[in-house]
Amino acid sequence: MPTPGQGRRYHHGDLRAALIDTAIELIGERGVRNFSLAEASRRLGVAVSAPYAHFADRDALLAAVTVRAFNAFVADLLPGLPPDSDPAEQLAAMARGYVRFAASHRPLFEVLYQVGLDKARFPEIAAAEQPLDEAFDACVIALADEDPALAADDLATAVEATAHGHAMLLLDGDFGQGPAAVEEAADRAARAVLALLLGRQAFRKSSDIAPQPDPG
Amino acid sequence: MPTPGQGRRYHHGDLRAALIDTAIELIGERGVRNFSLAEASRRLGVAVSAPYAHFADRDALLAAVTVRAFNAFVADLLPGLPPDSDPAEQLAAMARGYVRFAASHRPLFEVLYQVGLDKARFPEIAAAEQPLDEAFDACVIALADEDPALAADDLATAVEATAHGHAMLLLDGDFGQGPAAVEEAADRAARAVLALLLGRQAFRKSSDIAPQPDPG
DNA sequence: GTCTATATCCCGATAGAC
DNA sequence: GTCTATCGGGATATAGAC
Repeated sequence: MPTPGQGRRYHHGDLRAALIDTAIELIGERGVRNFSLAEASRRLGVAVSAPYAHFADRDALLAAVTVRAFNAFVADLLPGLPPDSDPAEQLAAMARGYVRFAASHRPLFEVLYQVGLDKARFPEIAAAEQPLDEAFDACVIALADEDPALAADDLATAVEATAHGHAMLLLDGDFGQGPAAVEEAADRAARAVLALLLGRQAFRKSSDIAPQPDPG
Repeated sequence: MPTPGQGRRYHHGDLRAALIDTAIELIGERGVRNFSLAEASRRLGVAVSAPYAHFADRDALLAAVTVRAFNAFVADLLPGLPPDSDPAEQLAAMARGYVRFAASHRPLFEVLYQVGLDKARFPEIAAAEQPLDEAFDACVIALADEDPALAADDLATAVEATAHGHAMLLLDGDFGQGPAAVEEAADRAARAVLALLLGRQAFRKSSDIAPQPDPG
């Protein structure tokens, strides 16, 4: 008897969902890279072989966690957007929400961008990611409608990269710790997006801004 | 007999340096996450206990790799900057170099931003990072001299976040694979930095765009 | 669908000889 | 500074019973 009902009581009903929950817990406590199927089983009080009835292997469980993470990200980010505001404000709000999500759901965010699963093996991950990219694209396309020479794709990526970069630097500790650091990072990301949009002529198609030399 | 002299010659002279080299090799092949001291020893044809004569533990070796990675980053990035050009061009060139380094030295870049060592235990890491931050700061301060109301710190962080974000999205596959993807990402990062600088009034102190009290 | 049991393998770290 | 040997632990995955 491997100490059943150890710190946690055991399940009955939906081991699959319980495994996903527990995986998120463990990732929060010990990081993605130290997550193990065996420990998740132990915590749930089931045999280490039980997960294999629901997931082909460790990566398959992590893929399910990734899908849930994207769903949570979308559900967290999109409803908070200021309705009927101009696209620039919406993009700034998305950047702010992006950074906040990275902090408030750190384990999920780590799964999204650190786990490095084989995307060819798990196409459901790309599908779950799609609504997020579409939301960025929609705002930028709204801008491009007012400004047809804008290279919308490039700008959308730049906005996402800006939000992502601030989120990573925050999680890396560059803004300090605690709620104040989160808001500081979120504010700066939002302002960086506004600056990016103010200077968006750098993203015009057929720009006459000279390409930069290759420093070799 | 653990198959000595296996696939690789063995050292003599500088096991410490050889371990760092081999660690970088292994990280490139299998990711930081799956790197092990034991495998590095095996590859060098030394006993698994040999590394402990040079490093207190696994993290200490990874810390040495991190220091080398920062040194390589600085050595790669700074000499290529266009001399005597205006700060905006320099920052765009830094962003371009940042993205290129992430691609051309992927294992080192992964060590820098994924390994998550205890920075309090290894203060030499912060010291090795310093020249990089200083280079960003110097460019932004040059801009702020022309424009004293600029919130230089915030802008420096935003530039770094922009470069970092593009690098991460590139490594995540969002720009596709191959050298063309690298240049595409580098170009976009450079243009995003230029856009950021063009719109930098969003980073002015006492700005009425953002209701953010001035920290300094 | 879950359990018991087991096979196989790898890892970090230490002790003591040379 | 390196080797031999070993301790103690943990992981993934499979086989077969219920």
